[in-house]
Amino acid sequence: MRYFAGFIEAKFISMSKNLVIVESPAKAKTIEGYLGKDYLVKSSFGHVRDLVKKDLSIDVAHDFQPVYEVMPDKRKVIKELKSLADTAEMVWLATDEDREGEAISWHLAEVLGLKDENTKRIVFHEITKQAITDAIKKPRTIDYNLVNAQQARRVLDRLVGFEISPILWKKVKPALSAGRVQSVAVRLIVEREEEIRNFKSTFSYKVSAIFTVDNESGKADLKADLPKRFAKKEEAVAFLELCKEAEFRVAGIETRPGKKSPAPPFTTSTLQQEASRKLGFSVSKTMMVAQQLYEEGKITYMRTDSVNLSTLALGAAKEEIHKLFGEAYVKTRQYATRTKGAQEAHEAIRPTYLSHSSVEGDPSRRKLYDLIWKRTIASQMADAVLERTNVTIDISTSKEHFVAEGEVIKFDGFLKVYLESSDDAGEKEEGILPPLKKGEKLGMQEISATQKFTQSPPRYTEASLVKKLEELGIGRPSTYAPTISTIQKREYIVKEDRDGVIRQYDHIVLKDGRIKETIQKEKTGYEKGKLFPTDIGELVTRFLIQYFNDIMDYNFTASVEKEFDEIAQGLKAWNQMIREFYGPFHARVEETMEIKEKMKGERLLGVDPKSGKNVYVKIGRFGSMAQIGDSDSPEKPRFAGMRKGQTLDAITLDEALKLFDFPRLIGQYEDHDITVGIGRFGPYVLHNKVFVSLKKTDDPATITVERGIELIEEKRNAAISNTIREFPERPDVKVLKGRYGPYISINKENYRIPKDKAPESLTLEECLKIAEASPATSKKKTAAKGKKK
DNA sequence: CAGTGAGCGAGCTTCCGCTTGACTT
Repeated sequence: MRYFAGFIEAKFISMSKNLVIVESPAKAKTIEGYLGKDYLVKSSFGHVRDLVKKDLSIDVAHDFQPVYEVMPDKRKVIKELKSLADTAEMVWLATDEDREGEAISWHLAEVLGLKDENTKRIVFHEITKQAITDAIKKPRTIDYNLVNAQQARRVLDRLVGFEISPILWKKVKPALSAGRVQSVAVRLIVEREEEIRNFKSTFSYKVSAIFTVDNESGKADLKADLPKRFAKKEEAVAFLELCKEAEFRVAGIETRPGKKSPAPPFTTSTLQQEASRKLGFSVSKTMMVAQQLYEEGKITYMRTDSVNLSTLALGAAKEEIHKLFGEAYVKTRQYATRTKGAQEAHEAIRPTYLSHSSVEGDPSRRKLYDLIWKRTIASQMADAVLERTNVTIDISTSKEHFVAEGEVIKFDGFLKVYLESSDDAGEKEEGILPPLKKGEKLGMQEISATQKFTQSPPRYTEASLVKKLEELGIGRPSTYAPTISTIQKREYIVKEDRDGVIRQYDHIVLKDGRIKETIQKEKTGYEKGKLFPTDIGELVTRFLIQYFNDIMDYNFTASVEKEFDEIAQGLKAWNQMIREFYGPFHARVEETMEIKEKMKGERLLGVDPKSGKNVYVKIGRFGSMAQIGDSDSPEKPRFAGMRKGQTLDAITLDEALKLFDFPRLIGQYEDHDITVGIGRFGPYVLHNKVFVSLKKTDDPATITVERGIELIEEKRNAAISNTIREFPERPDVKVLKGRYGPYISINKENYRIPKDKAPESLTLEECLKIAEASPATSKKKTAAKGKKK
């Protein structure tokens, strides 16, 4: 009988009077604690229903009626929510208060079959007990205008993506993609690269001096620069000549007060930027670590465009700053969001408890949390008070004058905790100036003129691309990281390091009454973790600009957002808006489909001196390649794949011809030839059917046979240390150490090892049995793929 | 993991935004 009673009780608990549905499970957990036992809080895990994945799933002929389905991975959630909703007295839809959140509530209402009389819609912007109990007191109904604005957004994106992508499959390469967000992101990178390519560096001569100050306060150095720059070396030298006999005097000292204010608390975009600049994190790494911290309740939600802090947080920050630094450092501030299209459904990213200044765990977590804590605290601290000093120094033999700048921090304020970094590494270092008096004579230690070159605009990093996209109002906090990975997966862009080149520059020094000219060397153009367009990226971008200029326009998203806003305000019907867009758009799609020839980006480089045939570069099935001979000539042309870092636009005839020098015999080892070649994955040496990749520092054009043997031996040793077990009677069966732990390899097929078996002690029989029992992982993958369709 | 590059045609690919795990060789 007790068993029976227990069963009844369990059933009763699952039948809560109130069911609250939010988007995120972590949020559900927190809120449940605030609401008490009459409320069961569950999560929808984001969107639950979407356009059918295959096909357009928009009935263009019938007012663009969308065809929705519950997403396959949400069927389980919906089943559970449905049974809870059916028995609840009231269902509270508590999804985010933005377009997407409103749509989620509507889809839930539809899919769960909710009735108006026991459905309420509530919203809150911060996860505090006060905010939630307030929200419960002020329920509303679903805002269908807002829902329709979301449908317009969704349908527009599907139309653009699913009508343009097939054009690319036909005209450029299969499996490519285009979209409102990704195509513009690629365009930014392509156009930046063009700017860099077309950039003509100019130079001028910058003059700097080191003076000696020698007065009652003691002896000190004073660094100063000449505001005027010289265009020619002769002018710079002539100026230094003038300085030889000159007298230098302090002509004026000007001091003025200044201040610095803290940056606002983090949004997704600014967190990604600072984690990139200060911690060297990729955008996706930042989001992964932030997600962990969020799930553990350490920080608030990490996908937000709001800089707002809850009153609770403001109070906690004030208290914490007071405790740590004292009253003078406290300054409560409310920041206003200036970002285009911000929806502000959440708070800024901040520590849940500001009294916790650190967290446990691996370095990434600790560093990211520390960054968030400091940024939040600093945002609520007093301005830094500065004193800036400008000293002008007269030159007796010239009407030019030197200028020395100094900055003294009178009160550090928020700088005690945190200072935002900037993307361009400013070389300006301003320090404290020695005490000086007007009219004071300065001793000259040295004056130098240095040839300085103008810099091209910088290439984007992942984080600076996110910043730019946000400025343009393109993409959302939840899509910045996925967008960057999509355009890399499609091979439109690559994230790479590039070696710089050595550049010479003039350096002229006046010291001890003599002028000495030297030529110095510096490295320029060195890049680390920057985004470069690929040939495909450039080609597709050029194509899309030509035929879909309006969608590629940087203002396209902003202008459709304006229309979505009108729909949200009930001023326009969503399918009316889509109709106006689709007419001319679809006509253009049809028109473009008519064009027969493929885009190959072919470029004639010149003539091969050996054969007298034309040399081309173009995009082939496997990427960019060089070609000797014409395609329509009776003799088959020769082909060679291009190397990483080479582009159709930049490659020269000589570089292209060098590609045909491979594969090349470099010597012998153990009675077999060693050849060096360039394959799909870069340069390699081949010995007895074994490929070994060259290291970054090896040059395939000059590699010696000795180095080749070294690489082959290295690979053999690595293979030995990765081998856990071998069986002499069956050399094709091995137990190996892989990226995801030990596995069994039989004749190039891989098998997982059951958890209860120790890989070190597996016998041949056991290995074969495991293989027998489970299909090979590689086969399984293709089988699953085929079934999924 | 690897040195490829005809042309045809079947059958496939694709968007943006909300959210987390499952799973990887």
